[in-house]
Amino acid sequence: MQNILPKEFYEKHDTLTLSKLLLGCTLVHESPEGRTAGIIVETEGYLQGDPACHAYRRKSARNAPMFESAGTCYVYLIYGMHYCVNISSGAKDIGEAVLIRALEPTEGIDLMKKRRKTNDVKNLCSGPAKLVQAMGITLDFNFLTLDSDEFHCLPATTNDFSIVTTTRIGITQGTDLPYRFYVEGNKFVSKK
DNA sequence: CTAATGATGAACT
DNA sequence: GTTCATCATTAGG
Repeated sequence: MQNILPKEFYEKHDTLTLSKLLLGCTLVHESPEGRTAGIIVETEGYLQGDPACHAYRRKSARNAPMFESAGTCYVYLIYGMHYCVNISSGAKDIGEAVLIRALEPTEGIDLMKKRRKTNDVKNLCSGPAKLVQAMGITLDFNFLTLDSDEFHCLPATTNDFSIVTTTRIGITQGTDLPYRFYVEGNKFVSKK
């Protein structure tokens, strides 16, 4: 195993800072079928007091992982057919999280192609529901912490890139908040 | 109990 | 550029 980012990494920074720091880091899933990994190239932050945040109203059975301590996974079903992954942030009992929106595939690309049923590498992880499918992430990942052997992040190998900050995508509330971050010029970022 | 809706993606025109 | 599949969760009666 390599130098997995420790839980303290997630606990040390606030949600928006963490969203930016995660860009360039590698997300790894060691599954029974094989290892898949990709560099995080696009994230969004969801904060307390933010109407688009699932935890905006109250803690519930679904959003409970967002209230766990930082570095906990939150996976949920959207539109009845797609899953998305978040990394919980903020202190325990604070309902904030970072949504992982896109990855640049680096390992297990054949496995990703098999799971996604496409040979187009740019189409493997260029969207929140796509990367979940490509990495083999399921609802079982809820409450899993990102310092596990099975699922974790590795530190960025470079910071030689620019971060673009824009408004978020695919939401109907809080559309004016600049909480979306991505690696400038990266071809694996979801468009729109 | 019932009804509306959503942090999307794929398939069309 | 537009349409629609499809269901758990949530708000409302």
